[in-house]
Amino acid sequence: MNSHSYFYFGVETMKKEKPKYRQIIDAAIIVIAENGYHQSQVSKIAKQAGVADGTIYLYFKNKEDILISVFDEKMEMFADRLKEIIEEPITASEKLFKMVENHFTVLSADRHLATVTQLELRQSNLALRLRINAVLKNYLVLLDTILKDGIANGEFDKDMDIRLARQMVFGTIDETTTTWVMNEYKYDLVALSPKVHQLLFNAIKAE
Amino acid sequence: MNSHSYFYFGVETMKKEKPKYRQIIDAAIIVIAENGYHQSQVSKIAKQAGVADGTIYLYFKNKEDILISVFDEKMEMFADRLKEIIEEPITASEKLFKMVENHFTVLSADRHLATVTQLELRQSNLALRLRINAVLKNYLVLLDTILKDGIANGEFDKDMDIRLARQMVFGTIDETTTTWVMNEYKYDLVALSPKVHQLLFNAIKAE
DNA sequence: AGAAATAGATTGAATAGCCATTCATATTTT
DNA sequence: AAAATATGAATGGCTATTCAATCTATTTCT
Repeated sequence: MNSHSYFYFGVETMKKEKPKYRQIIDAAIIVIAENGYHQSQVSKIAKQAGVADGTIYLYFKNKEDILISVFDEKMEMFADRLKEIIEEPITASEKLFKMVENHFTVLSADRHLATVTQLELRQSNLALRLRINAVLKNYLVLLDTILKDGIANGEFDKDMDIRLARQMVFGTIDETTTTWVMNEYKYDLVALSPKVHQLLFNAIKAE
Repeated sequence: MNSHSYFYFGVETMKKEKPKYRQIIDAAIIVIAENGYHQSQVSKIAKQAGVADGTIYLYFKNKEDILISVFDEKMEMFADRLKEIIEEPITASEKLFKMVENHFTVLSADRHLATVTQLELRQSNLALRLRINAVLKNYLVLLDTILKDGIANGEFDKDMDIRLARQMVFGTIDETTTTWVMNEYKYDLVALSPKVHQLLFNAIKAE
């Protein structure tokens, strides 16, 4: 924070709009995906981004702040798309399908990102993971909305426990994706969407 | 065990039976659960175990070796119990229920262990995670056995994808447990077993 | 316009803190 | 008294972060 900050609000936002902010985040994803979390020194990220080590600290408070920002920036994508899906005039079951498919599609399209979110970012410290959880929460709240809608219109079992159903849906999507990354993307993740949806829908559909 | 035997070769095993070996492992679980992975210096573990820093290195090759041993010692109990369950003359659905219940029961009974396995150990490096995966694999193979048995006797849907069903079951159990740990154990995890089983069984049961 | 001053951005070598591991020495057991 | 165990201060490697110096863009002055 510089000495002129008395006169500004939204300094963070300003920084986020400068090209170097994204440049560093994109570099971090590549470096972490290729070298692993523990071999991703700040100097390596700086080199990949084409800036000096010190420049990193003009845009991020510290190393952890880079990682939180990676998650913030990319998770927004999932939540935004999910919001659109929820608005569509389709059944709750179809919304659930589209949610699974979107999740798989986004990560299939960016394997670096998939590796970072499923494997590397998870070896960060607890504080960072709690922060990541806060970001995830937005996503999960939207999932709850789909589940509640489905109950309201009789598609889903009215007696199901929404919290557990949410954990099942998210746990299944997450485990499926992680397994795909660990198997080095050697099969088509998006193609699994119908079967995954079928399992999840069976679990919660009304009798 | 007797160090004078000319015929004994298992040096590792000998160390594992000395009291200090377990003492150090138990200390590691406590220290990691209470301080977090990154704040668990060897010196802290030594202090908790009541030994000198250097003593650690008489029983473990290095710090990572302590963590691998924690996992080896404590996680094999899941697979062992699951093997017993599979032998029992009960339905596949009941086996699935007992698997969920056993998982929740073991971790509920030792919150330090739950914290370490669900949160802290996941921030380890690649070598350790590969090792953890090898242990987990045994567990998942046994889960596959339950699923195959259930298909064979007509309880489970014969068209289900076993690999996906396995990922759903494990993903759900894991996510449920992690959420419970992150919520600081403030509800009864074991009590959720019937509902979790119901969701999973719905997903895979024969029509 | 061109020069000069000011503010803003970037650099990267130096620093400073951290901590796993070692090993000479001491203690305990056989 | 020899062997086996245990000790813990010292070492050495590592890297996130800092900051004085430099470069660039913008504004003010003549």
